[in-house]
Amino acid sequence: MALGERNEKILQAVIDSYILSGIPVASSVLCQRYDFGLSSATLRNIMAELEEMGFLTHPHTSAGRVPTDKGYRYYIDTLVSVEDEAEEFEDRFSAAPRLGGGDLHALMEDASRFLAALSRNAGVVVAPAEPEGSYRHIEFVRLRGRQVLIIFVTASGLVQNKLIDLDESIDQQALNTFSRFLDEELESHSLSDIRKRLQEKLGEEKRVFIQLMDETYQASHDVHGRDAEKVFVGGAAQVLDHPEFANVEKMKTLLRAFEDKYKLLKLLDMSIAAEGIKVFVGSENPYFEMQGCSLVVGKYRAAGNVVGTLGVIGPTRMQYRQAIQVVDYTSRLLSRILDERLHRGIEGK
Amino acid sequence: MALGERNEKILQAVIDSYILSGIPVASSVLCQRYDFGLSSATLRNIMAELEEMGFLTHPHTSAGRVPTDKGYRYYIDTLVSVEDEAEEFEDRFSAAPRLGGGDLHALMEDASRFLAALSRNAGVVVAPAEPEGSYRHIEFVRLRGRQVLIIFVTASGLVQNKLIDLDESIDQQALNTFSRFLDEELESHSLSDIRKRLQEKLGEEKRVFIQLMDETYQASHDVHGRDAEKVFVGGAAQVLDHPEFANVEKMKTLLRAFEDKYKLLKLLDMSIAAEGIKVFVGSENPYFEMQGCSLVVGKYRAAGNVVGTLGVIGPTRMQYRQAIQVVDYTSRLLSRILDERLHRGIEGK
DNA sequence: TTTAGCACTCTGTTGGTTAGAGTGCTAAGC
DNA sequence: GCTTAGCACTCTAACCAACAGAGTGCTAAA
Repeated sequence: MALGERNEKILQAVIDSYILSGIPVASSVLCQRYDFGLSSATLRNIMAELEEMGFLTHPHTSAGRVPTDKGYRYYIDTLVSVEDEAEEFEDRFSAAPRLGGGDLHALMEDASRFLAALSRNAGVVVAPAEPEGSYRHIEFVRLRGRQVLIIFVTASGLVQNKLIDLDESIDQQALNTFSRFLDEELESHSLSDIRKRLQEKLGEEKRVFIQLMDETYQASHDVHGRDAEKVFVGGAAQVLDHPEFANVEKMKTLLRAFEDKYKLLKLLDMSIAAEGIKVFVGSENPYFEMQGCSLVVGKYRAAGNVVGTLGVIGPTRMQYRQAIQVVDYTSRLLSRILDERLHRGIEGK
Repeated sequence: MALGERNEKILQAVIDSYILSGIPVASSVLCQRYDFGLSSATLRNIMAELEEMGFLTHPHTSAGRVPTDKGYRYYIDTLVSVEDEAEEFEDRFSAAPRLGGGDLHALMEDASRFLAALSRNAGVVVAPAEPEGSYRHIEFVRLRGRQVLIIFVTASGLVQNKLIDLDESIDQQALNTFSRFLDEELESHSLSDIRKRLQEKLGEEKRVFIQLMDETYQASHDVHGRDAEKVFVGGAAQVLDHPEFANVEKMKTLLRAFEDKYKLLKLLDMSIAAEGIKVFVGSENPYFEMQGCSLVVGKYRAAGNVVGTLGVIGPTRMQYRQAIQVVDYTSRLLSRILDERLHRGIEGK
């Protein structure tokens, strides 16, 4: 669907204007504010043409033009160029509040708020999904009685722990030995394999180790986290300042969508396979039933591997250029922070 | 401000009716639905009297009566009795979804959602505030290189950890010795004292221990958590279903209040000194500038000590009886769960 | 192909009218 | 003196009509 260069320019002007002001764009406004060297009547004809093609629409007869989802799509695909301003943007925000400091939870929450603050929309972050069983190191600490703390250090350097209770007491020496054994095994086998082998090999007298192994296996699932806990939404209240949510019903629908973490997770993960940053305009996304909302999604990495997604949710009338830049910037920032955490202690401070 | 028994009954009827229906209560409605043996005219006189005294008010001349904050206050203080139904309530909800399972974060989030679901309002939980430096046990685990994981077991049995980097390497043996030393010292001294003493006692050759001590002291603050992270709000979207928030502005104000975790924290902690469950009606609370909202706050314990607060936020037109029951029930439930965690491993499963 | 002009349509606002709800007051009844 | 019936009064919410303004679509001319 190629438009002429002139029509393309006009489509861009209409969308730019609408995104900026939020009011339907009249031919006369276009004529005054942009220098096309055309009269409002001509612009009117062209706009009618663009409407014919499905890029624009009409709230009612005597109203100006408004972009359709298809219009936004075209706009994003061919009219928004990010690279030009990426550098400048980086400078502008390098002084932004630093993320990090606290634990992973806090980092994710900070990141979602960061996205929200920069984009003036809602920020969403999905916490790192470690490929199950990718542990670099598992440590056991005997606390008191039969209580043992299992510490998992994941492949991307994140530390998580789980407290368990054993049926029998076990001394720290034995726990250390078991930890070293596991570390060696983990290089070539999965936890589940090791567990199976151990069950066959160890006799009844070593029951406590079998239990320890079972609990470790269990715990590895637990620390992996419930899906719903891995989605962080920041700045939900400020999205509602956009006039498109002035309607109470729309407001509530959006808020409910934000609370349905599971769906959000699905939605963001959809784009994990795609290259770079992906934009879903309005009805383009299957999960997010909310009409009139767009989603800009990116990915972040740890040690070079994609470990999570993050994005911005706002009205279809969104500052896409800015949103894309913010997502891009934040994803790189977050990746850098995770990498720093990962390498800390290996290469010194 | 004592009302006669009859007037009290009528005030109660008005408030009950208003809480139930949300529409201003007319004298005729009161006459039909309640059996006072009085005509609507008499009821009208009495309601005018109650208005005179400040318990009721009038949206406009030709509307029914609506309770004032003072009215609600009287209602709660003298007309709501909880005990009668507490048992029955317990039965009704003992089959409710169990809390717990995940880590502390997850538990708090679950609890806030639990409160929200049962009360049909927003649920708020403030995570346990450990008195600073109240550690039962501190453990160090050498991970790799100069990286050390510090594990804190707090007085209420919660486990938290922090990863640090040392300037020099240190072996696990030494870490264990240091851990035992700390545990002994902690029985009679604060971390800060121990740190000071250590700095004086240890010479330059033991610099790494001084660093370890410093980092531990630092970390004890970090794991203590940033205040803002300790407030969990559940069910924010569903409060907005109440007709009093049909107005967009009110909706936004409330949502912003929910996002201002710091203020929420202050607000809930205000009631920590009070006995039992406390209700703030409308403008009674100084922090929460939101008019038209009430707050029911309770406390929960671990090992017998109050460690956190939790509550329900909704419109002043709230089912107070139910809300109080829900808060009461949840606080006991949460206390029980924390106690279970605490004692696990000491007395066996 | 572009443009000026104009009729047409739709929206949002304003003002006026009306029905209904519920009170406050007065005067009569127990 | 308390209660009640009756009625006038007030305020709201809904409906309607009128109207100004915005912006288009179309026609005809440049």
